[in-house]
Order: sequence, then C-alpha cells, then structure tokens
Amino acid sequence: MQPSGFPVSQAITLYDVAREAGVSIATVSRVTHNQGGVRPGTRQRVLDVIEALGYFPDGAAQSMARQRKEVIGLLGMDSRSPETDLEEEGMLFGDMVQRGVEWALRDSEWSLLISLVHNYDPAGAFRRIQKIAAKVDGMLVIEGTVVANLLERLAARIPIVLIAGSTDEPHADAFSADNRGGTAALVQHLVSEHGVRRVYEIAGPPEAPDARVRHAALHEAVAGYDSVTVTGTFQGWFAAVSGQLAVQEILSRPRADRPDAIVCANDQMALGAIGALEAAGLRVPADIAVVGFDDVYSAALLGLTTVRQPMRLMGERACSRLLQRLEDPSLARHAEYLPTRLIVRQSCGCGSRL
Amino acid sequence: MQPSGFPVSQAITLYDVAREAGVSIATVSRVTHNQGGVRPGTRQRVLDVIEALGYFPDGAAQSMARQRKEVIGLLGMDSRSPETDLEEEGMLFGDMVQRGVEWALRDSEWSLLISLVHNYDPAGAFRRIQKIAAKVDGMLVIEGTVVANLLERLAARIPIVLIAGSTDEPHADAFSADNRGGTAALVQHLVSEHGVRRVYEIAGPPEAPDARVRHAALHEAVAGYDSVTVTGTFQGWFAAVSGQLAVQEILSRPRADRPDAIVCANDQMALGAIGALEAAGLRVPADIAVVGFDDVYSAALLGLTTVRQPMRLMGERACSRLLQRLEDPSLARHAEYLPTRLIVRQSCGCGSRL
DNA sequence: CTGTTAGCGCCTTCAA
DNA sequence: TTGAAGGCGCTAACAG
Repeated sequence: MQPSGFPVSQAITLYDVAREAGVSIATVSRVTHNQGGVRPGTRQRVLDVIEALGYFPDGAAQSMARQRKEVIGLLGMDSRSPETDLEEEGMLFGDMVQRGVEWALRDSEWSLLISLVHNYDPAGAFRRIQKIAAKVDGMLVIEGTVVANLLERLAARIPIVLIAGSTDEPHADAFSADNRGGTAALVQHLVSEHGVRRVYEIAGPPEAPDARVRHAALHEAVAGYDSVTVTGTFQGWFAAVSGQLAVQEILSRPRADRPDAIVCANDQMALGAIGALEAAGLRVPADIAVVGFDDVYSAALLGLTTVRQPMRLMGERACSRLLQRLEDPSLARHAEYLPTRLIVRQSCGCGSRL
Repeated sequence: MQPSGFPVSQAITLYDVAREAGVSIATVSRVTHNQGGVRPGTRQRVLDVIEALGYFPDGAAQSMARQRKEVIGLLGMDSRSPETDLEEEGMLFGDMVQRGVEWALRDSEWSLLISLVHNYDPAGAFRRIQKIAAKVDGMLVIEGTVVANLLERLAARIPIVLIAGSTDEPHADAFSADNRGGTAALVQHLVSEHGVRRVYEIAGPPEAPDARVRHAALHEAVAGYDSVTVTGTFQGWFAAVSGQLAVQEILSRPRADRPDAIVCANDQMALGAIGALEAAGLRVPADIAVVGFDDVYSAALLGLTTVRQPMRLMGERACSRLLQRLEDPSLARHAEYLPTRLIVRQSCGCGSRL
C-alpha cells in the first residue's frame, strides 16, 4: 500500500445529493439557488445533505448549462526576458491595470482569469491566447499583446476591450491614455525649462501601439523647435534592460555626441537607463537628464520625471465597459482617451539632487 | 433598428465545422488536436473550415468532457479598506506571490484564476470562495484568507496549497516562511546593536497564522532579555493605515512612555507608521526606530530594516507542488518553511540618515 | 480512416 | 410542490 495522499472524495454531484435526500435533482437545484416552490421540510432535508456532503455545483457544468462562464480574461504582455530575476522589479503597468480590474470586479459575480504572453515566443502565444479565450466570456487585452489579425478573429467570438492598445480596431472597445499630449508636454518642459537641445530616444517595441504613438509624438514635438534634434534612437522593448543597453550605445559614442536628455517610452527603461548611467559614473540629471512615461510606483520614489497615465483607471474603465457589453452586446463601439499629466520630479533637472 | 454592436457571431461549435466540412464531429476533434488517423486530404479540408469559421473549442465543454479544467485558483486577501485609494500603493505580498505563481505556470498549460477576498466582508467571502473553487482543479490560498472549517471542506474536494498560512492543516500542503527565526533575528539586532529596551508591537490580524507566529516569536525573543520589554501592542490588520493608527496611540501617551522601537508585523504597517511619525515631527530612527517584515519592494527604496521572506519563491514552490499533486493525488502531505533573512537598512538606526 | 454514441454535471422548461 | 427529460459542446471509446 502506498501512502495515499489526502482523502479527496470523488466529485460530489447533484445526483449524489438528490439520491441521499430522496428527491429529484431539480429540487436540489432549486434549493441550491434559493428558488421558491420547495416545501420547507424538503428544503431543510436537502440543505442538510448538502451540508453533510459539502456539495457545491461544478463550475464547468454550470457554464455549459447557462451558456455563460462568468469569467473575464486579462491578457498581459510579459516583457521580461526568461533570465530576468523578477525579484527585483517593482510594480509594472500590467500590475496597475490588474488592480483597476480587480476594483471593478470587487462586487460582481465575475472572476478574473489572468494570462501573460511572452513576447519572445510568438508561436506559443497563439495557442495560449486561444486557450484563454475558450475559458472566458470576454477579454481585456493590454497593449500590443495580440497580433492584429488574431485579435480580429477573437473579437468575432467574444467581446474584447483593448487597453493602451490601438484605438482604431473596429471590433473592440478601447481605452488608452493621451500619449500624444503627454509626450508633447514632456518635450516642451525639457526644452523650455532646461534648454535641452539634443534628445536621445529610447523607444518601445513597434508592435505596441502606445510605443508607436509616443515615438511619433516625440518626433513631432521636437520638429516644432528649430534647434532641437533627436540625436539617436534605441529600439527597446519596454524592459529595464533595454535602458541599460541604450546607455551602452550612448557611451560608446564620442563625448561630443552625447545627448542632453534621454526620453524613454516607459519608466522601466528610464530606470534601467539611470542605473546604467550612474554605474558609468555619470550624474543624472547633471550630466544627462532622463525622463520616462507611465509613472509607475517606483518612479516617485526615485525621483523620475515622467508622464502619468491613469493605469488603474484604465483597467477599471475597461473592465466596466466589458461587463456592460456582456450584459448588452448591442452597445455601439466606444473608444476613449484618458488624460495624462506631466509629473515633474528631479531626473529632468528640476529641484535639487536626484 | 438599433445601432447593433459588433458582429459577434453565434458561438461556433464542433457541429458547425463538421457540417461545413462534410465530416463527423469526431474527425474535427481529431484534427483540432493534431491526432493521427485522418487522411491528409480530409485533414486539410477540415483545417480550412476551422480557419474560415474561426473555430476553437469551448473551454467549459472541454472541462466537462475531460473532467479537468486546467485552471488553478489563487485566493488572496485584500486588506485594503474600501475607501483606500490603491493608486498609491506599491507591490504587496500577494502581488509577489502571484509573480512566483505566474513564473511556475509560464510553460505549462494551466491558467490562473484570481480572486481577492475582502476581510471586511466575511459573509460574501464564503460564496465567493466556493465560486472560485467550482471553477478550478486546485487552489493556492494565501494567508489566513479562508476560515479554517471552510478550508477543510474545500480540501475534501480539491487539492489546496497554503501559502504563508497555517502549516499544520492536515489536508493541505503548505509553504511558509521561517517567521520565528526572522523575528528573533530582528529583536536580537535591535537589542544588541541599538540597545533597544522598550519595544512597541504593531501586530497583524490574529486570524492570520503568520501574524500569530510573529506575535508569539516577538514576545518569546523579548523574554530572552532581562531588561527588554514590550510596552504595548496595537492590533493592526496588515494595512498601512494600521501603522498610522498605532502611532496615534503611541503619541497619545506621555513622552516617557514612548518606545525605543516599533516592531511591525509587516512592511505596509511599518511604512504607514514611519509616515505618521514623520508627519508628527518625530525622526526615524533618531527618535524611534521602526522595523517591518516581508521586504516588499518599496522597503528597499525607503530604507526600511526588515526581514525578507522569499515571497516570490513561496508562490513558485506552492504552485509547482499543486501541479505535482494534480498529476498524482496520492502524494504525501508536504509542509515546508522557507528561510528568512534579516535585511538591515536605516530605519533601525544603522547607517546614516533615513 | 471515419462515424456513432454515451456520457460529463447542471439548468430549465414542461408535465404531473 | 415535485419530477422527467432535453440540451449545452466536447471527448473518447467502440464500431464499422
């Protein structure tokens, strides 16, 4: 005899309860859902059996019968490389969005199914996404996680709300931040307050709509000033290590070629860049200013000048909208830009030391 | 005519594909799962139809047929009060655990269903937990989220792994940190390095096994020194505001009654306490030292001396164990204490300023 | 190689 | 107030 594990009882079903209580499954079902039309005596008897057996209805079976799973999915992109020790990282964009979603869900009957898609494995992503889609009634999709054509296909089957993604997907609601305005404010601050002339860009992955908008907006904004130029662009992918690599690139240039300021497509990369800069003996902002985008939690603690996107709010709004649409599929499409705000701290050169 | 929403097609089933392709549902199923025994021509035809219709199998139906949902649940406790603006908070214990779980799941077929239970609403918690349990094959439970008897009942139906909870629940595997050792190290440091004599305790909720152990360990450790005493205990509930309230309590006492150090059952409360202390014009650690427990992300940034629990690792291990047990239910029970480590920073009085 | 069929556990009319 | 029965979409024998 092997040391058998715990006494995990065989699944207990409606039938078990019905048999034990000497009633039909319909009656048990009625009792389970507090429906009327059951004689008090019978009800009590059934209740006792339920209690004794520890019965509760199986979710999958309910989903089938009701044609509704009461689960929504949250698809996020995991931009960390497989080797990263994530122990070190703080709260990221996706985490904040999740908070918002949880908030929106806190008093509802819906559950949240979470899945991270790894951008270094686009092949596996496809299967994974479909797998999630199969288990939910609707889905929240963050960023450029899902390749456009797949997205279209999914949207044909279940409602989808895009978060910080493309706002012109015709078959999905969308909530994004005003990236354009935020970027413009950043550049304007850098130029007029700190006399920045030479800007170096650490861009996000071109697959991410957000990254694309910020990229375009940066160049537009810079073009608005005569003597300001973008002296270089590093193609990052939103992970902190991108910032470090970009700094290496900068440092490999002749000194005269160095920028006055580094504008990053998100805070993670900005923080990575600052770390690398300081490790190389350069001072931020004295030698080079660095600014980010997002305003993640640690940005405040580390004095990073950045643009705040209402991440939590985006999650909350997107989730509420999804819930609405699930109630009423005939709703017209809704896309919305949430306002961003320039958060001036020290890394741009304002205030005292970093 | 109303402005009907998106063209959400009626659910597409195996039957639709079969009909369209002129084969039986069995064949479609075989193709869907890349099973052999289908003539290449037939396979291709089916594949085309699947592609054209955008078909993918319904998760609920699969769960039923396979008797397996391929979903695990993560039950966490949300200690924030309803009014809290969570925008401000950093990474919490539960978030770190989730990271570990996601890590453990990254290459598996399993999905993660998340649910937060609000400790201010024990009534609703019951339904909510059962609802989750109904939708998963196994569950990870953080902290004293689940009242013991309910837990026992759940464990009879599906495998459960406790994280940072009681390690003596007979029907569940468990992973906890060495709270006792960590607390002892903290006290010893405070006393021998900083000559602390009067310790004030901000305890966690007694429902949380972790909090209980830390509480007991603190008193034990203090009892080991002749001239050291615990001058007061504030009953907190792990939220930052608990720390603030505790400080109010302390400040309401005569000056002579003030402690040398405040020992908190977690970092959140410690951070809350520090904030309140400084707001009241007291300096940490000069006037009063403060130490926490957990080593959350912002603890490092703010110089909090604390005890590190390997939160991510706990999530990872717990999840792996659950997966194992799901494979082989006959496994013997396994409970494990993961090592903690004293992290000395400035809030205890070491180093320079805070 | 392909099709038929019996469940999986529950909800929900419809009859009694 | 109760029970019988069909169906939700899919998987996996089992037959052909």
